[in-house]
Amino acid sequence: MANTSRILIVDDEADILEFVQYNLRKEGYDTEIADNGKAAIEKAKKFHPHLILLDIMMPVMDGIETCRELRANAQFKNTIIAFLTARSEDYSQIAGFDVGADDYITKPIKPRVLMSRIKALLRRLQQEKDEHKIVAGDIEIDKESYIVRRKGKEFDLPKKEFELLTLLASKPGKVFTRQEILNKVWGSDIIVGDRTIDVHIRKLREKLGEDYFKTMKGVGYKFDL
Amino acid sequence: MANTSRILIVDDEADILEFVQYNLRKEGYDTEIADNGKAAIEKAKKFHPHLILLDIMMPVMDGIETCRELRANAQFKNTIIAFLTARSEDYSQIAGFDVGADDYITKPIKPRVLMSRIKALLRRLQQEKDEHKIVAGDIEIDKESYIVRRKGKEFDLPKKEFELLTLLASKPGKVFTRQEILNKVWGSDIIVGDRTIDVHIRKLREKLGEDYFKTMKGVGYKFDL
DNA sequence: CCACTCAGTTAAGTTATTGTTAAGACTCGC
DNA sequence: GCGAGTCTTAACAATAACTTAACTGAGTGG
Repeated sequence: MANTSRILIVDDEADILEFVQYNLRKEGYDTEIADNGKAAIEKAKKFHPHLILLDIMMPVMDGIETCRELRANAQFKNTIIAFLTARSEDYSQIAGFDVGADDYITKPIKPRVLMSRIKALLRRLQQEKDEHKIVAGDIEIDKESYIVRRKGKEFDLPKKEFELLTLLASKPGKVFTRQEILNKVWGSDIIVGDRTIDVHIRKLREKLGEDYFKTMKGVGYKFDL
Repeated sequence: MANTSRILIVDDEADILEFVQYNLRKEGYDTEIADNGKAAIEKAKKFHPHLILLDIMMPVMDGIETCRELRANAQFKNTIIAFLTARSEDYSQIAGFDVGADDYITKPIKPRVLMSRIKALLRRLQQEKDEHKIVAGDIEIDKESYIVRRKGKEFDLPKKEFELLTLLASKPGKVFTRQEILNKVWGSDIIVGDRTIDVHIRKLREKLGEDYFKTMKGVGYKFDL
């Protein structure tokens, strides 16, 4: 079994790098390290990691900024980025998702938790790769044929609507901020007005039913079952 | 430590329901029961159990079918499902895993075995899922879905209330000064009147119960268990 | 026991955010 | 280049969330 997912660890504290690297290698992952944002981006270009663990608090170029740059590069479109954050700076998570992070792991890092989180993240990557079908409630999404079914009835949605639906339904219950939606559906470089998202949501609601798409005012939208 | 995992027990035999429920409650679990598959799914939708104990042999809708339906719904993607089976029905065990069950427990049920199996199952859930959640007393805050649960009942709070609650509950017992609250929830640059915080506290009290939010006169508020 | 401060309570006022609509721009296949 | 379908926008309406202000009451110290 090839368990050789590549993981890039980025932190400015040498002992954390060592600690995390030690634990990951023990589990058979292929790891590289970087101690600042600039170096991280360079390493990432050569190393093509599946997953990047990114400390938020770093001198020179912090994790948020680094993540933004990575996401601006199409090469890293499918790379998973997870932030490492101190528990107290809880609120950075919000900014984190807005710049395109997939998850965050809080310090102090416990090996067992680290491992199970990483496994879960990589597992999901795998699943999304080879599962072209999402089932959520009584909605069924087929990514290959761009067809959505609900109670036997078929809809074929235009691209944007389909992608928006797919994003929301990929994690039912999770609230996606507007920024996050823009990043993932439109791309972090495209700029569209605020009402654009609403209009697409409205169309989805029209076609699939009001109740699936819940507005979290001031936060974003979520797919609700 | 709050041990209030929610467990739904499904069996058509009243004496088994009673027996299992008695034992689980004794250990401090929050339990609900259902005596058939249909009812189980309905209960599960409201009760949001962490774990479902599902008898295989039931009239109307058997455990296998029930499990299949539950698994088809992404709402229960992370719910643990364990079958209850008579030792002899080997075949069902295999079929059981095919529909996405996590474990099976054979009858006759011995309390001690039941407990240790349940604990092991819940421990696994804990490790994977907990990062986005704050659990304080019987209140459970899910930062990913912006949902607050209390004894299985869901509340969805507006943004400010949610953030205020999240802040206070992140360190139960700690007193947060008004200034501190303003800084973290509103931002240090925003200026709002003094009564604003009280109003939000009041709403939280209204929704979640008076007792959780203790006023420290002249100092601030704290979240009390 | 009065004056004072601080918190609780309301309801009304204000602001911010989202919903809706229709029109125009744009794309793509024909 | 034409038409069907798609996407974005802008203006406006609707609504939910938030803040305020005025009043009340409880507690405290002089």
